[in-house]
Amino acid sequence: MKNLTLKDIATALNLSITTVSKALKDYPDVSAKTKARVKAYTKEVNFTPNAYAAYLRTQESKIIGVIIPRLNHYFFSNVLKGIMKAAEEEGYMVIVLNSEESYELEKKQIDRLLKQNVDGILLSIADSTHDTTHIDNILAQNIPLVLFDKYSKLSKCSSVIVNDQNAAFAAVEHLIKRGRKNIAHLRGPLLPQNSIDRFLGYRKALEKYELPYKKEWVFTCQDISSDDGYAYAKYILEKYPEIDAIFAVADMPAIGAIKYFNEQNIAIPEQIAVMGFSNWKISGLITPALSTVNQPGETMGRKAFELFYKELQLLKKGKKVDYQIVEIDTTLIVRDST
Amino acid sequence: MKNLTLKDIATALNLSITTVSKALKDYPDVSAKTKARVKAYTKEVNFTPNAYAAYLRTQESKIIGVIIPRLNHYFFSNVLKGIMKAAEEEGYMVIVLNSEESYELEKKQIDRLLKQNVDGILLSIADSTHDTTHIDNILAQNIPLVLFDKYSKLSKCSSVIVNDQNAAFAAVEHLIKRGRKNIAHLRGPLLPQNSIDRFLGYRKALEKYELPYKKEWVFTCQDISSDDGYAYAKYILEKYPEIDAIFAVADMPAIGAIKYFNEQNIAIPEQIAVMGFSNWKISGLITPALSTVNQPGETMGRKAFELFYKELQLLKKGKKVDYQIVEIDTTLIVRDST
DNA sequence: CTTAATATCGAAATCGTTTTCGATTTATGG
DNA sequence: CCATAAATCGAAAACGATTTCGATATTAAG
Repeated sequence: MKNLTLKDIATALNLSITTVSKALKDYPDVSAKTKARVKAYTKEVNFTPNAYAAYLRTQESKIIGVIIPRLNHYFFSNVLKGIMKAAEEEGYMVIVLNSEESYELEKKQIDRLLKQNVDGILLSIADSTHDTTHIDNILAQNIPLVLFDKYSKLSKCSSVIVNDQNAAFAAVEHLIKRGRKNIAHLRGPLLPQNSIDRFLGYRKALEKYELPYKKEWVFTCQDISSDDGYAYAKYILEKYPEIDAIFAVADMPAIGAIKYFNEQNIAIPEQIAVMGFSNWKISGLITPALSTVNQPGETMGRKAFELFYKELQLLKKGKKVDYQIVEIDTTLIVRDST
Repeated sequence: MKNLTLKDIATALNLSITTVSKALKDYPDVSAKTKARVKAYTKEVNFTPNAYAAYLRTQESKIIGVIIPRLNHYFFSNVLKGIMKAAEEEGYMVIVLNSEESYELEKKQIDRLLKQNVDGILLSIADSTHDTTHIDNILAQNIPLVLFDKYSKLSKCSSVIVNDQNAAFAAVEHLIKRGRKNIAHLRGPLLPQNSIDRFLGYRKALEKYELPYKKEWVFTCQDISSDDGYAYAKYILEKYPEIDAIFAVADMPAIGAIKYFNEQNIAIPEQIAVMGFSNWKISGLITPALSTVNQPGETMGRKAFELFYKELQLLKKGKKVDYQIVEIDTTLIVRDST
């Protein structure tokens, strides 16, 4: 029951290994007749050339590596889904690694992927990643790299992102147009570009509508969790009862805040409005349903794979590859919480 | 900047390829001195033998394949997390595939993994999988297979599961002890063992406490979604207002039901209690917080990998491997919805 | 019927390891 | 000092594909 090899096929068909291999790859110097014979037989016995042996000559593993900072995370799961679908269509396998938002793990895992000789790496960098030499290492080895969602402005490589600043601006603008004047922001950690940009969008919206920016109304969610949101909701209610809206860096803190307000019988959105970011599945299921920004994860994943694939083709032809930055559109989802 | 090979190391150290290889693998016939020299140098230049070339001789790819039926699914994400952590500790990479609950895809993906020569396959079977010849194919090829969560009673292979029947029994028993007498069940599709077992647990609890079983109070959730739960909640309220509790096959339908009841201002649990299954993160965040059954995903994942690993070791030693079934403990989580 | 051109095939080198087995060196004992 | 045993090393054969290049068979042209 062992795996077949080219040799087995060759002897079965009374051909040489060479001819069988060439027939399968449609070389011009094998007759149409034998090609048909070989293909029919290999299909019948369900043969495909051993991938590892093939790698040794071609240096192509047909495997890509994906590193995401969180696994049980609706958005990243969706990105992964998009990547995997697109990869499957081109015959690629996907090795998935989870950096758990850790810079050290991220470094180690990049190293593991390079050692595995993956054909490319798709990466969403960890919150704690403070420098990018490990990322530049990938580029130095000349293997395609695509960042998605959590990217770095420093690295000169392809990226798939949303315009966080604009999206955040639109979200806060919506709160303002609903008549809110005292808007707090639950921001993310200081490092990742996303939380910086969303914060900047928040500030720009305040500026444009001439609302005062108060830095004591900006609260940092270290792990962007519901617990963060829950705790800050409590704090806000006690310390700054004048706040009438919250814009959260992500859905989870927003949901945590809503949970606290529900427990305290605070009317949402009458007394305080809450806006999330990402449009997780559950944001539409809680009461009141959460207004948020839709961030199309699957599309991002697919696009990320496509960027990788395009780069690889160029690389194989020996052409110079220019990295590009693709922006995916977001949409504001207005529900009951605003 | 190309990858180093054994040859490079050998010439650099003035040794033969053989000796370098053996030094790295601690063969007894290379002196402690050269071993140290080789190891120091390979560490310095960050060399590890090419995995694909190694495979050709050892027939070990150090890669396992994991097929899950859903990706953006809190429980399965957690299982994946557990698998990946355990795999990393043993130096294994994980190729992840998503069957999307499709029997056809599942078959295709198993084939792809076998072609990739993974060292083992960890599989949670799709809802639509109605026969197991593709699974038996894996066993016939003599490569370790571990099923998790959604397993099959037909396949003679290792599995990691929870005792769905007992867990469901405990959940329904809890509803009964809270004084509920008219308990409906939102069950899963007809095929997978889990939904059968949870249904059986529901029936057993009714029997034990001498409550009548009415088959018109059992509703089938085709995709175990919140929409299913939402729709059935509405139907139940209109058609069977005497129902005072719902036991759902999973958290999502339960959450959908709660959403509908909230919209209709139905008091939970006073008028109707709702019980979920799986303990997704969000089940504790909605209002009212959902009572449910905790199903430890990460532990299941880790255990699944360990089973695979144990089998592989036995296989390498040529010993006969006996498959085993590991049951993971569940716990009842009582929150505000019951 | 030759000769040249073209179609079709296969031998062999190669990719980078692992591992067997033989060769060499060193240590040991008489 | 020699024979033997033990320690240390390397040559070479796999593993299973890909690909170059040379060999044959077939056809076309004169």
